[in-house]
Amino acid sequence: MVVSFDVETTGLYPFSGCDMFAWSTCDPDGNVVVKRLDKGRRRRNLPALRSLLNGSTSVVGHNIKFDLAFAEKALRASVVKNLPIHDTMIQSHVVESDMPSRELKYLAWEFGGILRDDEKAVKAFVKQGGNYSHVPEPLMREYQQLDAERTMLLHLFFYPKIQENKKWLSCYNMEMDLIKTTLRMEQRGLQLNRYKAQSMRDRLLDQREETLEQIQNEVGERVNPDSDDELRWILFEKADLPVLELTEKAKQPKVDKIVIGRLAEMHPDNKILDLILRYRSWSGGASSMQNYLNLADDDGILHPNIRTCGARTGRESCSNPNLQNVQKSHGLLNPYPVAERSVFTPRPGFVNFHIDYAGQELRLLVHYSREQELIDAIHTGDDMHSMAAELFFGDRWRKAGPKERKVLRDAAKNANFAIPYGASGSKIAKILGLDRRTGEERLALYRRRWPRLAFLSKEIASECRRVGSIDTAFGRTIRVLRDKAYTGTNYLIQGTGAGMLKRAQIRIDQYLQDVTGDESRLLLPIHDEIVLEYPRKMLPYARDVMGGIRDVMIDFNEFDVPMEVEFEIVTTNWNKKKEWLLAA
DNA sequence: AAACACGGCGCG
DNA sequence: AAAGCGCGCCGTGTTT
Repeated sequence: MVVSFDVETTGLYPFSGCDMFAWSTCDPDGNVVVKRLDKGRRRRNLPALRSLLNGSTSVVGHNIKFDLAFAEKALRASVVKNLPIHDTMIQSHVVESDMPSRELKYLAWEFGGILRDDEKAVKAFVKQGGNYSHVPEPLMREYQQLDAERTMLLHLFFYPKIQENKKWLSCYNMEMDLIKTTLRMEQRGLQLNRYKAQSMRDRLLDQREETLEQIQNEVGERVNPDSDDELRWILFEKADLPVLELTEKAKQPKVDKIVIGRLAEMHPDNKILDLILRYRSWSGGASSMQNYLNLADDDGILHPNIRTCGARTGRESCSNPNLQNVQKSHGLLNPYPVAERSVFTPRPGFVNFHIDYAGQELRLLVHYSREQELIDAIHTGDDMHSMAAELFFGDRWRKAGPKERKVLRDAAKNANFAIPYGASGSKIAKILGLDRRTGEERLALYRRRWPRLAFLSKEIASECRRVGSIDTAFGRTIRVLRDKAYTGTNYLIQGTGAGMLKRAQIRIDQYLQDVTGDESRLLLPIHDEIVLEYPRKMLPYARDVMGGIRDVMIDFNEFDVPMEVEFEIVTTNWNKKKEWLLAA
């Protein structure tokens, strides 16, 4: 037994004041039921909602994490644990990774031929001020009925295709489990240190203002450094600096930090260049802090929206706020980094563990290359970047001291990532700091030593041209545009890495519920890393618990290379992560 | 006023 | 011939 389930709400954010006021269901025969919770109908209909979600019937939603978040809020209870769920939005991702939109109306039109114009009357009401709960009931009822029908229609269209395909089905089942785990993460949320965020914002605003004044002194008039047009005028007209690169679409002179850095090297006397970089850093940092403060709830908790199929590769994405791109304190190319991570802290009474897959991308590249020497190297723990550095630099590497070795190894590491993705000889030359001819020679050397890895991208690209798609190790099919077949390698690695972390999250969530009774919880996925909170009072048992987590994280039979994880612990803030050894 | 495109920049 | 890829958010500038 299965019904579609569509919740109507007063807004998009269940964790900041919005609530559901109605829902609709539709069974496979097209029977629709619409119920409301407003105007005195809550007492009567809440039990109906509870029994709908009691687990005896599968519910299918379009982005069902949204509906479940509101339903659990209305019921003040967790109901997902034993509820069989389906999600037509996820189904659409599994069946077709490349779609211009995932909107319910669009998909129902594209795959079911249902017209899209029914929302106009409703939107007109919302536009007059207010939200969907103010729309006249008969009109809303019609609208709800159509959305419930659309969802059921898509389910009846997509799900059989998924059931027919073993790979898709296992991928899809994992996604359904992940939705529940992800909902729990969003509900729990992450602690923001609001006091610190505020003072950081204020300091950055001051520094930004100060820098703006310095820029205006240099230029001699009022300018807006946020305007690239004005920047171009200052740099390329007024100061007559050379144009080094053009922008992608508009073919205007680029003014990004790379170009500005290069210009600054050429003209050490020019003060404006450096001031621009400073202005941008302070400005961006202040904006981030303001954004975090705006989004935190009454307790200073951030509840980001985690999209389990945010990227076409199957990676997750995060918004409101995006906690997957919080700036580190040590910028690699930015000379003025802002230590944004210092405003994130464990909840009182907790520490955070950050657990990441060690060298995930490279291990997957080696696995897919089937390059035996490198598979063996990973098994024995030999450092592949050092091996490559020796190959690239020869005697220079062997005679180098520890300091130069780090520089050479870093360069070799970059090349190790660039070559399997199809980088050219000149690109390799640039990465290694060699002239073009020598770069090409060393690339040839690399190709002779590890041909399967070096030609992996060619092999995968030709498959992509033939098939039009690539399948990850977890059964996700990713469409690859034929004229961009070279992207296939990256899609395969990124998509497979995403699958690894998805499986890990599901298993860790289950494990933590079992062994800590929900006292330790997952908080956030970051592509090859997960963040969790762990009660301080349970720290004496942390070795056991983390050992168990490691076990479930690295247990794969999909790969020829072993996987490993690394732990870091946070007791104060995310800027003070410390290595944490399992075997200590 | 709202929606969109673009460039710039942070992360993996 | 040459090319790593994937996201979200900010501010500007244009379009509707």
